[in-house]
Amino acid sequence: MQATMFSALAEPTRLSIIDMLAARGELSAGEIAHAFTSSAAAISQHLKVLREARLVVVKKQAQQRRYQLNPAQMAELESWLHARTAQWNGRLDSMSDYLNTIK
Amino acid sequence: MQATMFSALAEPTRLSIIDMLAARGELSAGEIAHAFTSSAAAISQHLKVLREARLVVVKKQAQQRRYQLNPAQMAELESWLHARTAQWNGRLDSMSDYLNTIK
DNA sequence: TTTGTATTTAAGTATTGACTTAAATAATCT
DNA sequence: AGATTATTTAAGTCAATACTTAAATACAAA
Repeated sequence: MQATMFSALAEPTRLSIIDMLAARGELSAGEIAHAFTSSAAAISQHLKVLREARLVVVKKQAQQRRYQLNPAQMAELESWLHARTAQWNGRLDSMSDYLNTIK
Repeated sequence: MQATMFSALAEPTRLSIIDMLAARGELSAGEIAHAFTSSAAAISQHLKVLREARLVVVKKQAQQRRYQLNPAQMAELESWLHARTAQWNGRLDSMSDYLNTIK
């Protein structure tokens, strides 16, 4: 489940698309494609991966598909990470508690 | 740079290894390998990927290689994510400011 | 209702990635 | 030194993924 999100972000073009959407808010598939040298079809395929990972959402507007970040999914990722670092830091804390105790 | 981290986390076995290290703190390559059905060589290759992404660090202890999370790199990832969500939320805030203003 | 514009889907190819077994390296113990 | 244990590296194979061009779909406008 998270692995899908991570693999969506693992590809540099897709990571840049996320950056663009975070910075600029809402962009059409065409506007996104212009930022890259590869074909519009390739970008469309990347957008599909991001959509399936629920990292972005689309709405139709005339012929355009306008993409936005899905902040809920970004938050999901953040909390996954946060849980791991908290667990880790918790362990370090009990380690230093232990060291303080035996000292 | 981040893409390397994300692709390290994109593989389910590697993601599980990160989970194990977050939960249990420090494990040898062998202890990690026992948790999976694939060969020790395969796990070693996964550990190499995690090492190269700086998500884990190793120390030698007799014949063993003992692995730990690298909290600095986990934190790096967290702050990358946080920056994007903050940027996004900032945009939403100025949007609602704007809507409040014209109302 | 045909033409244009935006985007996606299909099909094929080439690269990358994950696995296997076998061999190599590292450190310890007898 | 030689044997044992722990781990990594090498080489090869198979599947997954990222790209291309061409065709299809969606909608708007003439």
